[in-house]
Amino acid sequence: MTRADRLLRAASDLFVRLGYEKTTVSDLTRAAGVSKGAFYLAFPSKDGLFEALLLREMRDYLAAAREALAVHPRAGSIGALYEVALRGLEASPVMAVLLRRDRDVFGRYLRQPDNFFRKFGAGHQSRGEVLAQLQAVGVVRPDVDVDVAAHVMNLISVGWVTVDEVLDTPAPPAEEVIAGLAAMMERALGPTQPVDLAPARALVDRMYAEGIAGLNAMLAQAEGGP
Amino acid sequence: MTRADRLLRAASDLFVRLGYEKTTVSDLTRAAGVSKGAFYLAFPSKDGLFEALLLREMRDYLAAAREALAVHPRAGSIGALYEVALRGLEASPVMAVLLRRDRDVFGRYLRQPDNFFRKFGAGHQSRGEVLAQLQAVGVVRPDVDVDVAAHVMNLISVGWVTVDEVLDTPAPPAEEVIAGLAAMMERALGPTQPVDLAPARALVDRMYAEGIAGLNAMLAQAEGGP
DNA sequence: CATTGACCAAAACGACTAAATTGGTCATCA
DNA sequence: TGATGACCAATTTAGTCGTTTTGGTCAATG
Repeated sequence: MTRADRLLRAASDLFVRLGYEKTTVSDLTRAAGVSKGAFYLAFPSKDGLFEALLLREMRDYLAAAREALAVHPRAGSIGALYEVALRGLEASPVMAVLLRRDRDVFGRYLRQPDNFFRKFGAGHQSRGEVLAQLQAVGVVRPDVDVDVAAHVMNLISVGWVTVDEVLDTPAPPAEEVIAGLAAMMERALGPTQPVDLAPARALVDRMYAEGIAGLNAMLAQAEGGP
Repeated sequence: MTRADRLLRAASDLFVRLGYEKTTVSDLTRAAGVSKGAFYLAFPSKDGLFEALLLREMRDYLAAAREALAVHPRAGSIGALYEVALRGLEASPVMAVLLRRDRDVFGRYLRQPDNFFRKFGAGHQSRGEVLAQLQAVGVVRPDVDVDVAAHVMNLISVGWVTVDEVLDTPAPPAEEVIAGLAAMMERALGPTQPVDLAPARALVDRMYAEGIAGLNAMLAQAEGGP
C-alpha cells in the first residue's frame, strides 16, 4: 500500500469521525504511520488530501456500483439502479457526509471560496439527463417528467442519509428498506410491460464508465506533489 | 385577534427567521405590539410560547390538509394524501423547520431535557399504523411492507424539506414536483385495480380529526397563564 | 536522494473581566 | 383591575492578552 493510500485510508476514518477542522495533519500522519514531511510529498496540502479523498471515494462508489450491476440479474432496470446506489451509500460513510454536505464534518472547509463543491461540482451529467437516456431505451416510462423524477430521486438520496438523525422511531433493516424502495421506484417509473434490458444495461455501464473516467482525470489533477 | 394570537403570529415569523436564541422576548412583544407584561399573561414563558407555536402550527397543518381532502376528488387515495401533505409542508415554514429539527432554528432549545420533541413527541400514531389501516381499506396494495413504506415516506418528507439547501441545481416548480411525487407514490403503493375510495376517505378524515383533537388537547395544556 | 522531524510564523484557544442583554417580576397607572 | 414598562438578578457578549496548536518548511540524515 502506497504512502498516499495509507494517508487516504486514515483520512477516511478521521475526517468522518472528527471532521475537517479537528483532524490535524499530525493526526493523519500519526494514524498513517508516516512522517509529516512525507505527507507533503504525497499531497500539496491538507485541502488537497481532503479533496483527493472525496474524489477517490466517489470513484470507488461508482466503481462498486458498476461491478454490482455487472452481475445483477435485472441490471438496466430502475430498481436495480436504486438497489446498488443505496447499497453503496450504505457502505460508504464518506459518500453519506458528502451527500449531506455534513456541516459537522466539513466545518470551515465549506466556507473556502474554492472548495470541493465549487471546484468539482460541475462537469458530471445531471440525473435528469441520465433519466432521459434511460427513458429513450425504454426502462423509464415515456410519460414521466424526467426533471421532476430526477428531483425526487435527489430528494430521496438526501433523505436517505438524513432521516436517521431526525427520526425518533427506529428504522427497519437497511436491506429491507433498500429492497422496498427499489421496488417502489421500479413501479413508480418503470415500464408497464416487460422490456429488453440489454440496451439499458449497456447504457448504464457506459455512463458509469464515463463517470469513473472523469473522476480519475480529476484525481490525477488533484493529487501530486506540492 | 387576541393578544396570544398576535404574539403567535409574530413568533412564527421571528423564530423561523432568527431562530430560538436570537429571538428575544422583547423582539416578540415589539413585533406583536404588546407589552412585556402582557406576554407573561398570555404565556407562561418563552418556552411556553414556542411550544404553543409548534403545536398550533401542527394543528393548522393537519386542519388545512383535512379541509383540502374534503374537496379533493381522489381523497382517500395515497396520491391525494401526498398531494395535500406536501402542499401543506410547502406552505408552512414552521412545519419545515420542525420536520428538519433545524438546528439553526432550535438552537439551545433542543438541549433542554424537556423540550418539545420529548414532551409531545409520543402520542401520535405512527405512519406505519396509518399505512396498515389504509391497506385494510384497499388503497394500499396488500403486498407492500407497511413499515418499510412508512420509513420511505418519512425519508421523503425529510428529503423534501432538506434538498434545497444541499442541492446546487435548481429544483423544478414545487407544484410540478408535488404532482409528480404524488403520482409516483400512487403507482408505488396504490392498488392495481381501481377501488372504492369512500371507506378510505372516511378513515383518513377520522384520523385527521383525531390528530387535530389530540393537538388541541395538548395546546390547552401548553397555553394558559404563568 | 528519499525521508525525516525539529522548527516557524500565523492562527486558534482559553482564562479573565467589564459591559450589555436576557427572561422574568411587580409596583404603578389609567 | 387589566395592562404596563422600569427594573433586577443572572446570563451572555465582547474585548484583551498570554499560551498552545496548527499547517507547512527545510536543513539534517541514513
